[in-house]
Amino acid sequence: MRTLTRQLTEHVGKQATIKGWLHKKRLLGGLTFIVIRDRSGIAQALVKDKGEVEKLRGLQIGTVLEVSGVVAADDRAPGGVEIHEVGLKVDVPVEMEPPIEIDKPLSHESDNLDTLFEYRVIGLRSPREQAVFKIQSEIQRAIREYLRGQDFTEIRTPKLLAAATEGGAEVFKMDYFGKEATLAQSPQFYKQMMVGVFERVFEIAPVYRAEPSATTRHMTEYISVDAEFGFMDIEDLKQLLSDILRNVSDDLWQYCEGQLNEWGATKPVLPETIPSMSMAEIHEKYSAATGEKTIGEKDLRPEEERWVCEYASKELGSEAVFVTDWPASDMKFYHKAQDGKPEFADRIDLLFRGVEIATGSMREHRYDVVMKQLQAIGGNPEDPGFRYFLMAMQAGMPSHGGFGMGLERLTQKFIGLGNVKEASLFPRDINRLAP
RNA sequence: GGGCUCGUAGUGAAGUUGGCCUAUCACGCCUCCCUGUCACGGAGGAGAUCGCCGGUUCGAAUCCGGUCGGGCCCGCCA
Repeated sequence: MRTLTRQLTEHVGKQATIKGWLHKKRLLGGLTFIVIRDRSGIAQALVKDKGEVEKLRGLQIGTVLEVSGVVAADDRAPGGVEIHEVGLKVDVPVEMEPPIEIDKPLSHESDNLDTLFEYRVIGLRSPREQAVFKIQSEIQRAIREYLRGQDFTEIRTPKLLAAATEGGAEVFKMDYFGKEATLAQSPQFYKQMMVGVFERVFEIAPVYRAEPSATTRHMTEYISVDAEFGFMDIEDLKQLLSDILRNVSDDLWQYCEGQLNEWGATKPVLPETIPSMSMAEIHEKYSAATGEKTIGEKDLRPEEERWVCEYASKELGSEAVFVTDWPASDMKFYHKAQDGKPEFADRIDLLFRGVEIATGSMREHRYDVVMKQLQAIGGNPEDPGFRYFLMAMQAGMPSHGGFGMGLERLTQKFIGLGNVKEASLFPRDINRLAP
């Protein structure tokens, strides 16, 4: 029977067999320490028998083996336990020398990211690299659990689409049996249509953006956490995002503290409701503080996003902040303008530790108005990309809204990684399509 | 798409005002020694024509031009 490395403490004094990968060997002559990695962590075995040690001659880190012996408590062993009187069985001998060292922290310097990703399949075996994705897995679980608790239904929407629809970001085009198809850059219309069915829905799935961006916060494929719900207003949306962020944070520091410490992550300060600042207010304060002139601009500069997060952290007691009152002139056709203030979109962006991690808005649910807004941008209501969306609006939609949040950006910011790609198992960007 | 910047053994770095470079160091790898290591230690060894092409020069890792491949910032966005 197999014992996991983390269970060894429960087997002190007894015979046990662990199975895993050779993670490190240290030969001291008469005694040899080998470190074994399995899914639960790493453990040390002390091999004294020369014949057993010989079995590992010529074999590299990564060799798959079974280690049997007596579990012994010893203060000198890492974790307080190790395996003695060892018998080794090599399951899969590995002779390939790993191109990178996985028992030492891998460089995450920007200049070395190419190497990091080139040897990703091996580098991820490092417990430190794994930690990033254990954390990401926990983030997804926390969000999923929270939303389900709020009666949201998890849905899956198609990623192969008939045509570009949402507008904004560039889309990937591909051949679809002789017709042109596109890869979904957002589940936007589908999640809105499903509000008419389930009232509250969410999806955690990849989206594709053909933007030629080359920055530390962009990828061409990323995981989007999308939620959409009906019978609500923008304040409900802010509260939902506040609750999600706080829940994820609490959850992470409860269940992933070891992994977070591995990266020196600090728990973010987040109030019950994340504070809001209007775009005009941010422009004003930023311009006054820095001498830069951004007043009147329709968007925040990246530098302003970083600055306002610093400001919110110091002055508002929050490491996240909502940006409100976006100019209506930049609204998408399905967005809703503010009641009584049509010059502003009913939209919010959520900034966290210097970057935009989510965008949310109220959607225009009135069929005649959204139809007008579509035609105003030259959209054809008969286009298959719009037709069914409009059909759903016409069939009866309550006031509704939602958000899209970048999972990798969220992971990056919780951990403190410099580049969003470090929070992706196999990042896709303008010049990386493999592994 | 625009601007800036980098490219030296498997990995990470030093050298880059031209000659002392027959290219240095660390990790990894190979051989040997080592009974408490945990970045084990010690002795020895293999491994790079300095991204590629061309030029300047008596002489180029180093200067110039081109090219390929990275990275960072901006635009755009999650």
